Amino acid sequence: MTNYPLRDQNGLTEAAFLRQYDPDAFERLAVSVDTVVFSIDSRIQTENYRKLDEQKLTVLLLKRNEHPCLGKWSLPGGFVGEKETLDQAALRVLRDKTGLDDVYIEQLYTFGHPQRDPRMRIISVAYLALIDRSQYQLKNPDSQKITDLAWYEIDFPKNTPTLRLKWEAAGEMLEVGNSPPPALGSPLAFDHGSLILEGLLRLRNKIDYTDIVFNLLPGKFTITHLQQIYEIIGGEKLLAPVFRRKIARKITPTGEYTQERGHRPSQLYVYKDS
Amino acid sequence: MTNYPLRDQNGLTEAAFLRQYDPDAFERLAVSVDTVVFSIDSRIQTENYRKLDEQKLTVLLLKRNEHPCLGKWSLPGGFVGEKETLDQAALRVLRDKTGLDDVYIEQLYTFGHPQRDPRMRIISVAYLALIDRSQYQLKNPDSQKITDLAWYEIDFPKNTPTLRLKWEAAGEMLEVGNSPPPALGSPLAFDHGSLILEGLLRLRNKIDYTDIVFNLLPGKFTITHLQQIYEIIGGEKLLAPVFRRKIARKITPTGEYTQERGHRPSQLYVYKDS
DNA sequence: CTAATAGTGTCTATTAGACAGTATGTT
DNA sequence: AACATACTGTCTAATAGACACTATTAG
Repeated sequence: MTNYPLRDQNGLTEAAFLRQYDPDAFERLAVSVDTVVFSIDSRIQTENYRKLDEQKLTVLLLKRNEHPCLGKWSLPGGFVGEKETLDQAALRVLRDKTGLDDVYIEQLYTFGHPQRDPRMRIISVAYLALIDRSQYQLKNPDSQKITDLAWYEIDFPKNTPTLRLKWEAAGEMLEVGNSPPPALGSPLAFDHGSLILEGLLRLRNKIDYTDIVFNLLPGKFTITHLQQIYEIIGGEKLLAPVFRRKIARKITPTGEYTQERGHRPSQLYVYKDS
Repeated sequence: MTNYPLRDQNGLTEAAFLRQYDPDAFERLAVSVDTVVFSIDSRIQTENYRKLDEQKLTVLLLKRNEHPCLGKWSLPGGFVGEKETLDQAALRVLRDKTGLDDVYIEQLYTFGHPQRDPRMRIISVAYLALIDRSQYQLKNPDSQKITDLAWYEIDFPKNTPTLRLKWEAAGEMLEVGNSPPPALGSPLAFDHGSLILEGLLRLRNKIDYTDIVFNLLPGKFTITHLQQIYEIIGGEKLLAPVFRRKIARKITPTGEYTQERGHRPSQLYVYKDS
């Protein structure tokens, strides 16, 4: 007697077992993807033509126009489709809700507190996305009002438990603490404050041993620009000579220079993938 | 007119919206947790009484006694319950399937390829667990046969894409490559080979900037023992003086020493949480 | 010339790598 | 005594931190 195909305690082969399997035997629940999109805002210094632009780390938020959490700011997110992987779902949702396409994403963490959504049990697979804002055009196909989509600037120095999100144009300000799950009652929808915090910590951690920062930058950039981005992500100032030594291995000079800045021109570099 | 409570386009308040919300509007799917449990096997050197025990990194596998993947080795896993968080689910499943209680776990990665399970769409939140084997007793409440549960020893040197799993007592050997998702057709059930690989990479990465290794160790240990564990996890040999310098800040000497080893006694240390 | 940034040089402090050498238990 | 491991000392190489100094531009 051969033991192939294998039969279980009920004498069923795998094919027979699958035919009688009832997917409704378990609790009803949904899986969504929510993406924390970071980008850099280079704001021009108007008071002094000599000074460099100030860099700000920003996160993309969407004002919810439906229940639950109607009117609150949330991360772009949606349900995982039947025939797509989680990565595909994250990219599709991002494209549909914000118009962003072909962006760098990585899986962040999965949030599954039973009370994190009032509708039903919704488990959210959070993603981190990094984009260079100058290369993308935001749109908002799901809604008419452009004010539904905003880049909130992030203030998150090292050794602080809370982070501040500011939307200057509208004078809005959200404060996110380190509240335990399900982390409701925050000014953000659902537990999205926790997702942003998790994204920031991931970015701060990975900036030192990976090259993901370059997803935030245009193709050509100056070393000082790069250093400023390291500083706002790390939440602390760095010494220029030390930074230049460390970063040298990751970049290649182009021979091109910045112009019309009221000070010595700065060479432009490109990312060296090696 | 006050705008509180908020009403959506249909004029519904959040409470009214939730009353009419239909959770069955979306695809049927399930969420499971699967845990990669690592421990260290200290095997006594019988040929030479002087030599130190050889350390092996091992992963806990369960032989599946039901469809699908009947007869294949799998990670301990199960479905997420209605009223529990993901962490709670991982701990409960581990207790039920293996008898391990009160262990260190952390979330690893979420696997969600549509074809990763033949029954239906099952999204698996993978966990990593680290235990000191000497403190726990394995049992197998779900099954009579003790051979359903085995510690497979791991061979995974640095710069290798594949890993080898060996169960010496039974002469069994599994090879896990770096196959793309859904990573079926492996000698392990479902895509569990990928989960183990992911767990190894996480452990190898985090050993350098966190203190999670100490979860694999008994309360008191020698520096050489600790070094051996760093070596098998990192997949490369280390220099003793360098290792001792670096590890010194994390441990405290006890004044106790090993005995009866045929060579100079070794001091026992404890983990210093600082 | 001045303000502001770009970029280099260099001294010192710290850490990593390599290896020799000493210490100490059991058989 | 011999073996095997425990543990320390030290030289050198590499890296990090700190800061001074020079270079260059627009106005």
